[in-house]
Amino acid sequence: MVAADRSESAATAQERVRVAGLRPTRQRVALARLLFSGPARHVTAEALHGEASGEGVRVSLATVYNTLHQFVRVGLLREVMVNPGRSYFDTNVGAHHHFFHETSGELEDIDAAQVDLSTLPAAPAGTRIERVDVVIRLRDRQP
Amino acid sequence: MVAADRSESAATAQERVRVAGLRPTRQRVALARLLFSGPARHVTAEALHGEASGEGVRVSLATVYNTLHQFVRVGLLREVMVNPGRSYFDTNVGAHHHFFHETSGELEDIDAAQVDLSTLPAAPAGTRIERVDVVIRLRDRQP
DNA sequence: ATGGTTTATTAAAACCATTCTAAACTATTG
DNA sequence: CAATAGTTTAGAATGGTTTTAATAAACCAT
Repeated sequence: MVAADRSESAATAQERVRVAGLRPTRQRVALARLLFSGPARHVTAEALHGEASGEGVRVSLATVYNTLHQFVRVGLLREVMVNPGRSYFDTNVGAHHHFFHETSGELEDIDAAQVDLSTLPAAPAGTRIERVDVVIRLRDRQP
Repeated sequence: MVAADRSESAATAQERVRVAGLRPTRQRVALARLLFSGPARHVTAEALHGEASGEGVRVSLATVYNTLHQFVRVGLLREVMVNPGRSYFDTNVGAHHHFFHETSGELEDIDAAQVDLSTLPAAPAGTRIERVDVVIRLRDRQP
């Protein structure tokens, strides 16, 4: 039932926001529902704002940016930088990597198990490794 | 001798630009000299423009951007994206990776041999792998 | 519930790196 | 040396993102 699924995931979204330590405001819950009710995705602020507007959710672009960054801060999202001047937000926060289709600008997940990162240099003195990002940049093959 | 080194590398810079298939204009040669006479470096457009101005080389910022992108196109430079809203240009175009110090915003090279990339997924159908970028993000270790 | 306090949202303006424009200039070619 | 094709430039424009200052919503102790 579509209506039931929607309300269910709205409740889940609210829970998710609260558990993350953020006030479950109308906007945050709505954005969380858009982001997390479905398979993992890569979204830009602009795109998410458009999606929200399209569903009748009234939210300003500034709030979308605030919310996305807050979600990153509390670990609900991950920010991926592959393109100058535009950030992607990834709902998959587990260990994984990315294909980046340079022609289309699309991102595609790569499971962590598919990349062997056992051979890495040690972190420089005084630092710790926060994360290892592997981006495989793709071009369309010329026939 | 400093003066000799300077004029030598100006000649080298001119040669480098011409060999790459670009007209050795005053600006391009000056920027090539700044970029390539010394150890490998990571530079932003703004920083390079400042450096040029500081040495009395008159170049507009637009030309710095144009030149950097042309140098990337002909393989003299590589563009590295780790920070939203700011591009770094890397004079090291060989196979290598990066440490990114998130606190300071600095990049540090990692030799390709220090990262094992033998286990990678195959490129999706219709695409070829253009490049594999590994970025190790670092935070200062809390004592 | 109520009132008071804190935190969030908003529209609008500001920001800042980058790109565009159209005119002036410069390296190359004939 | 003149023609022409490519380059540089200042300044304006762009576009994604952040800030501002005012309004509104959520929280908390009563």
